[in-house]
Amino acid sequence: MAQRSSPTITTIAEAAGVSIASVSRVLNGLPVRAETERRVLDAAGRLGYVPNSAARTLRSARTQQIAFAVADIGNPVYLAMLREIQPVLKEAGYRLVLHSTGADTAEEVEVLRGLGQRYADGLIIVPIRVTADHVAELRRADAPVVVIGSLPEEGLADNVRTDSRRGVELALEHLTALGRRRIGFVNGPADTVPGRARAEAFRDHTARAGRPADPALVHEGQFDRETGAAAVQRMADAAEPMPDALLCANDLIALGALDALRARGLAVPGDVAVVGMDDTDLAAVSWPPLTSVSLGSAERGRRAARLLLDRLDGGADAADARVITVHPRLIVRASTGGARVVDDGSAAH
Amino acid sequence: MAQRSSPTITTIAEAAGVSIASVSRVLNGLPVRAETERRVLDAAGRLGYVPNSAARTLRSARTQQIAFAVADIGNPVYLAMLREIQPVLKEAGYRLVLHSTGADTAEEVEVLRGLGQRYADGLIIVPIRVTADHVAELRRADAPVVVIGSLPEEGLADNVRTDSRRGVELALEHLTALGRRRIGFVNGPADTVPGRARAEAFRDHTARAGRPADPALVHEGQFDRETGAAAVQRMADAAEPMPDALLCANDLIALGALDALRARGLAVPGDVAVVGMDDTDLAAVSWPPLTSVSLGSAERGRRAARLLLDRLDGGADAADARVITVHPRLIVRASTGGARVVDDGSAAH
DNA sequence: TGAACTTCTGTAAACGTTTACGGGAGATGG
DNA sequence: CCATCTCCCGTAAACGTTTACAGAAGTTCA
Repeated sequence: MAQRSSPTITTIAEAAGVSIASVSRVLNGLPVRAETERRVLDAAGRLGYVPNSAARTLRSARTQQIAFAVADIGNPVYLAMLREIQPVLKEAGYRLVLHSTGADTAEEVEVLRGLGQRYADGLIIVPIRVTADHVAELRRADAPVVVIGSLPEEGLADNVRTDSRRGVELALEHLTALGRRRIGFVNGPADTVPGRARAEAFRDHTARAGRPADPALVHEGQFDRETGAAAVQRMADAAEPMPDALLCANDLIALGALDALRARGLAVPGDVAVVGMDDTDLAAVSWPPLTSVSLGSAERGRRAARLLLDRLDGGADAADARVITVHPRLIVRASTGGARVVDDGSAAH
Repeated sequence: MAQRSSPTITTIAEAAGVSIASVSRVLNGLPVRAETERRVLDAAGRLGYVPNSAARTLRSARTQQIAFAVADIGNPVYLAMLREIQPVLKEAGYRLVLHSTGADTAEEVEVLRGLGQRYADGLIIVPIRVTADHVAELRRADAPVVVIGSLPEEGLADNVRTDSRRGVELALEHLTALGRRRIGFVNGPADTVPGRARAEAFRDHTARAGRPADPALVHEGQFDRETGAAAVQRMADAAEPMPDALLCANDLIALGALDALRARGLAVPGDVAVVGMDDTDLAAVSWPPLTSVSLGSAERGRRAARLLLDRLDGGADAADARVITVHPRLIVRASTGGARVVDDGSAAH
């Protein structure tokens, strides 16, 4: 363990009998005499030289790191994004710095501000809410930022979004086509980006269908299993009849609902059809397998990574922020009936 | 976007009318005159100063980053570790650099070697195999390393392991106690660290019980669902009777087995009891809920993080590598019968 | 009053790279 | 044979910090 301090470019230069400039040139593939190259590579190999990234960064202002910030990396949606982002970045020679901020909005803003430390060349962030502070920090950001999720203003940052309204519609159309008429809706917090979008879409769609949402059929909680169970509990205990279908704002909620329905002896999809959202791995594993609206998490992750790399390569024209929209698809499984894929009709790219 | 270059310590010094040394002192909480402190903080606030981490690192040789390397961050086991590691590191003021190496052993070694770049103050790694190259790199590592999983030699590195042999025993004892006699075993690759341990434990235990493992009852594949399904397929198609219990080397395999059993009309646990390993989130979600051997992934992650932080604080006595063993527990769910927890009898801490 | 301390501050070096600049040596051409 | 051009290479500066060292100013005490 008593390692003698590791070799620097100076050590190599001495060992090879050349100047540090030559060493640097060889190491960076700049043109040098063959003999010089040989000597340097030889010395470097012999001494086990590895370049110091801090020095490199300080001089060149490139960290070869990209940060990815989400509320909770345990959430399968964010995990799906990460799984796509990681290989893309690695391929391009970047390390991945992961921030799991928790539900705390202030921490997200802190991550944005942290870019000022210049520990990363860029950031991909999935904000749970977008506050005025977010907007302010996005404007002054010290490095390119790609936001996954909707933004309140145009031109703030490169942006990969999904049409979650359309996702809700896909689910509702599917349930309606199956003959379900009393459709319940279990949402997460309505003051979050995804929560609000889903709530509005549900309201609009039911209104448009001439059946304004019965408040007894709408439940708001968190994006977790307990909320799904609690919603079923409440609806089953109510005076009104049980809904014949439940649209859940994510798969976790849907799984909680499945459990509670089973506990009450209600058949799925016989008595109640259940639809989740996000189409996480859990959907395929649950019993019955869960029909779910895919919001293209993996694709959004991949697109975001590419967008950022593009920006870093200077490929993007300066000022104008780019927006990519990923289209939702409905993955039909046993929790509503048959098994087929219904997409939204528009091209997926 | 056309940001003027961000303020440095020099900018602040000029604005505050003091020297850069004083600025640095204020920023690092060293003693200065109150008036000086006021001026510096004022200027820093006004100009939005943020310290540059590369410069800081170059000078102080501390990156405030810790790397975590696993084969596949999509694997729930590694994810469970990450979820515990992340907050511990954040709390201590470290960023987390994530490496997902893929099944490739060479890439793991590359990560170890990469420490020479000094982009991280330490590394937590979960090797899928431990080769001679691993050992060599561990010896010469440029920063403290904590290995999660068993090591072939003592004293190589701080090490958090689990007693997976004991885990296999817990499962087998449980099944035996339930009256199961023909117990099948579905493993992942036997040349991996976890695969080998499980295989040996199964062999030893059945031998000790006087019922040496029937090769027809042992299946080796990958650590995935397909392998579970394939194993059931093969055993059901064989001339011999179907086993009355299946021990699967991880939860994914078990889920695949559950699917295949259901497809063949075999009841779980009626006809076949199924046990998984790792006790991931999936175990609780599946149907029927899966009895699983918890190998304490979360705890191993947490312990590893603390061990590393300890080492970085110089709290650890130089040379001697420390070993922590986390004890397995059996989480009984419906896939084998009742619902209770059986642990291995020794203290969990 | 001046020596000896304290307390605070500034100057400058150092961390390990990359790169602008200029010089030396050999080749080419008039 | 000297001017010019090319090709390599070395010197030195710069990136933005932290910190050793020493000096300035004020305090204490004989």
